[in-house]
Amino acid sequence: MRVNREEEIYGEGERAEYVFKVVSGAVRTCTIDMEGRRQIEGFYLPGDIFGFETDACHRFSAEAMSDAEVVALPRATLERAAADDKATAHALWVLAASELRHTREHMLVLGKKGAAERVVAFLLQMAARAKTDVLHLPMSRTDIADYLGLTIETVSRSFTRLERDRAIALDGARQVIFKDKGRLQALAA
Amino acid sequence: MRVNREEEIYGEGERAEYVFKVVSGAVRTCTIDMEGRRQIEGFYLPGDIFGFETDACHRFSAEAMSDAEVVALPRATLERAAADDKATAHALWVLAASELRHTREHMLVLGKKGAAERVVAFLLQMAARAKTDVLHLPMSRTDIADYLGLTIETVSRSFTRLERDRAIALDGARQVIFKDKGRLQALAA
DNA sequence: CGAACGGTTGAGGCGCATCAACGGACGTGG
DNA sequence: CCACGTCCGTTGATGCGCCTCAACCGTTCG
Repeated sequence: MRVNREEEIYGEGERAEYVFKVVSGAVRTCTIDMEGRRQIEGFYLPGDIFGFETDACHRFSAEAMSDAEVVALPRATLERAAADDKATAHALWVLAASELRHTREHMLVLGKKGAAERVVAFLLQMAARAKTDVLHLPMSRTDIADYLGLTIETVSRSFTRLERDRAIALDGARQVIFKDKGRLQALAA
Repeated sequence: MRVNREEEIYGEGERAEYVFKVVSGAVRTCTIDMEGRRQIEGFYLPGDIFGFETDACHRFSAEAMSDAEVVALPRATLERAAADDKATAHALWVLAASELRHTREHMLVLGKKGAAERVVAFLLQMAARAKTDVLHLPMSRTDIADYLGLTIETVSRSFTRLERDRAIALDGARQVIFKDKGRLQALAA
């Protein structure tokens, strides 16, 4: 299944009939509250699974941040397989566990008071996935801001300050080179 | 098992060998980050289950907010039961689902910008448990502040303002009477 | 009675949101 | 090819909201 940039994969409130896996590209899940503010729940890269819900309906919508390929697995099939096969059931369990872990970590990040702390936490989170010191960000500043509960201006200023302090280097807006992870860890607080 | 007020039930990082259920009293789970700031993950009232982890170790510590009785169930027993019995496995699944749901809602609350919005969200959360319009808060202002990522002063001021606006009434610091839930819903934004 | 604790209220400062302007990258059409 | 628009990101100026520090009050306990 192919989706274009900014295209919606599923909407908030729709019945959760499929679980998705990212093959290429990048996906975000988010929700809009009544004042129109957007909270991004997570970013999904190739290999990641999203749309996995414990309820009948999706609580977040999913959109492609770039042109992307995803595979859709019918939820009913999964549940049937889990009922028969212990290994599949265990895999589902592990998946739910990692969702919970991620959400809890995200909660802790949002509990942080300083903007710098949040941005650094985000960067370290992303760095943990890519093993290298050069990191390509598939998401816009707006996405990062809505993920961290900040504004694009504050995110941007945090990046420039980190660069000035020689903790990172920027090659364009979306290429981050880690220069001093130790300092970042310290700033994460 | 009986625990006294402010007594620790288990600590962050300890091996998660038991799952607990509140019989009487109230319990909080929380974590301390490196700057010494405390983030409360959740409040647990009679009937609630806590200490249920997907990992081997507890990621939060648990403390009694009042004198309390809890029952401890060995995790190994639960897992054995779940392997044999479909119904138990399903119950565990539902439990994990509700943890995830709660954490996600908490995340959304922490994503809110205004202090009033957060406090109202907290109050409505608590009100949803007690069916009545009179609510006894088992936790201190400090606990509420650390749950919402605010300071005790800001929480206190928010309460006072809500009372002045006739949305709630206060009978002492820990007794809240809901006067105008409609207005609260509106403020939740 | 004094000390300790929890909660409320007040005064002031800092940090982030807001509003605004600018610059570069990209695409389109003349 | 260049003029034009749009989008994204950065930077600057300003204001408001929450944190901080501080004083005060009521309750509980030694």
